[in-house]
Amino acid sequence: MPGKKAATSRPISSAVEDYLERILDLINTKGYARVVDIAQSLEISQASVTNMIQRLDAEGLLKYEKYRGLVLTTAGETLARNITERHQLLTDFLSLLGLDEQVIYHDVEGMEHHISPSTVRALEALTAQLQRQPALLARVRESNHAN
Amino acid sequence: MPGKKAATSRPISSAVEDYLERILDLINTKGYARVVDIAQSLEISQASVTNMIQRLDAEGLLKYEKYRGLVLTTAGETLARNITERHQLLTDFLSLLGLDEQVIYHDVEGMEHHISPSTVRALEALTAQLQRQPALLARVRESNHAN
DNA sequence: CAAAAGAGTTAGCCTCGACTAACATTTGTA
DNA sequence: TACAAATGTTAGTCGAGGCTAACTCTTTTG
Repeated sequence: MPGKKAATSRPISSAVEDYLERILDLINTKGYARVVDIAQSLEISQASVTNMIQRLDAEGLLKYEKYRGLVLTTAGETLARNITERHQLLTDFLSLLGLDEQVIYHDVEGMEHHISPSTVRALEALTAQLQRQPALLARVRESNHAN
Repeated sequence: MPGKKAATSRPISSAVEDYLERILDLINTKGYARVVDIAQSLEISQASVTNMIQRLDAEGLLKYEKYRGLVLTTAGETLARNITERHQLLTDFLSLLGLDEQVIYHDVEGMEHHISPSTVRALEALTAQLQRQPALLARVRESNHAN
């Protein structure tokens, strides 16, 4: 493929994962992801978003045409789905423990970038098992009353 | 207390937590924490360590005398113990799930900075409950064989 | 006890990922 | 259709937290 620049990309950072996650979510819910939407969603400036989007384009994670819009590439969508999966899993797991919604959101937002594939699988299995143990879960939630 | 400068400190970053955690660990195991030891432990340069230590001193988290050595202040030690507790808890929890040691280390190192007090408490309770459920744990570990 | 080795420090630089201000383009509406 | 509003882009800056090179101080050792 002669036209493709390799673009020696840096390792995927937490920031990149955050962008991809929001972009996928916007596309899923609104059908598209504009710079202004991404900026609002991440609570950062539009300029920062433009900047990052150009970088993600250079790294082959999305296709971007100035003033026109963006689409995730296969690589970008795969990453986006992956981080979304981690986010959902952690949210489900912490919810099971009876934690406050705000706390869950905060902690998941931080932790989701640092959880390995095998840990994801283990937590999935644990979550599935715990769902069958209401008595155990009740005891866990009990001990956390003061929240 | 007239001699104390407030030093309008920034919020505690992951980097600061990492430094404090290592410093406390070095003090506990070797009795002291030199610049060179901290640098080796964190795998960063001595210059970076000197720099950060001066900042932690300015922020009142430790007492530092150039060329002489450092001691954690009460505030610094409290933070150090706190992050250490989170580290230990996450390690215990993930160990229970039968994950590989290296994966545990990696994930804990990332996640420990993002876990709220109430999540700590919930995970403590969960860990305690799980220890009484060998059959459940066996099923979780089973599903993760390929690791 | 001098000098080499080791430890610590300073100065200057770099990247990442934010920001604002100013400017460009596109879109919506009178 | 013209122009105002909305959206997008560029240029320049900043702070966090790394780095190396060069220097200083302390400790060890012949």
